[in-house]
Amino acid sequence: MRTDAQRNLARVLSAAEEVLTRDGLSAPMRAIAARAGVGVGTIYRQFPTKEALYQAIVVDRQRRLAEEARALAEAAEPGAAFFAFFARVVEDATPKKIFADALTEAGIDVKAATAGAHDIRGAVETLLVRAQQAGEVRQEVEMPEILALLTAACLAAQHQNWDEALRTRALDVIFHGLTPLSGKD
Amino acid sequence: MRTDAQRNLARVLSAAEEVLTRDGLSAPMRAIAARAGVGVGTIYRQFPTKEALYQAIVVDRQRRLAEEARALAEAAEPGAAFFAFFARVVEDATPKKIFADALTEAGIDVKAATAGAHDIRGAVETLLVRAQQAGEVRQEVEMPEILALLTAACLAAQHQNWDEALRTRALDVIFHGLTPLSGKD
DNA sequence: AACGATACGGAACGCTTGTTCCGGTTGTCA
DNA sequence: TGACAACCGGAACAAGCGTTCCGTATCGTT
Repeated sequence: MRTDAQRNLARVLSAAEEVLTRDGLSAPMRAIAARAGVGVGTIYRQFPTKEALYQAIVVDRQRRLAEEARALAEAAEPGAAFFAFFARVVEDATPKKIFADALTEAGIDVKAATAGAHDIRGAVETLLVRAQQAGEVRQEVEMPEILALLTAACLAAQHQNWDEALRTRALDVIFHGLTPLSGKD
Repeated sequence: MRTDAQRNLARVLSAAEEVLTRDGLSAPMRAIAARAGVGVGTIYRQFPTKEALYQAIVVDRQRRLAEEARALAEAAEPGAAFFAFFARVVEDATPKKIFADALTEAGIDVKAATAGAHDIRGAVETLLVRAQQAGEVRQEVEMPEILALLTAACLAAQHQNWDEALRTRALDVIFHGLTPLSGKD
């Protein structure tokens, strides 16, 4: 691989993350190319289609969040780690139009692309099981509704641009709903 | 107004509700016209723009839901009425791509168009206040997070096509989070 | 029945998009 | 340094969209 090709690949990835994150999936390829300072042809040499480029961005973000989940699992107590990661995902999704779009339009493709150990789903499940074993999340709660609520919060946070105060208030309700009656409040 | 014009207006509204509801805002005008059995020009004689047509659909839906809220307020106890209406809105939004889009892309315009007494926001607020006065919803909960959670549930329910079981499980968590600690469970 | 006003249909326009393609440029290695 | 392969930029293509426009058909009235 020629050195200028490497440099352009890095520029494209950086520009794509910035533009897609801000404007969502509907951002034109031309806008990404312009931000990267390259022609559209240069993007298409590395990524066969727009969706491939966007998947690269989404997969990378999932990988980073999964790493954060592992760090939290070691650094915090079970209940705190679970709730902190839940809030972290929502916070991360709030200003990023692309991830709401990802949950929306290409959910299946993304899941297929992230079938490895790097997905958010696995990270959440690990933290959930630990928190339930510690008695800090209600036993009868299961993964489907956790993912449903997490998706819901991410979508609404992005679409309505939740500020920190609103995010806190909304997540407080959800977390309260996940806490056993005997739990601290 | 000529009789054929009236008939075509009714056909257009019916087709628009069906197509927009199913395919969302991105449904082409040509598809609506075809479903109605008219030409696109006929739609544009009644609605100056695509957004005007779509607003007519959304406003009508809000009016119907607001009516349901009033009926619930009279027929059910405060707490039950509030939770039932919350669930009803989510259920109604689940199969309707357009209403998630409405919350998403044109939220401001829709709010401006429904500034009257027919909006969902007012209906929710009325039911919330009654439920809190009856001690069936936590006092410290306020409208912003209620609307945030309602939006979140509607968006995710539509995007992920929640079935009834998942809707029940997810809303159970939220409702549990809204219920006072001393409340029944 | 006939005529004017009204409404209809759908081709055409202008715009934006993803993607392709090729003449020209740049990096690499003998 | 020179030559070849790899790579680049951006014009061009095809498809889809909202919207406009006008010749034609239909309705209501006399």
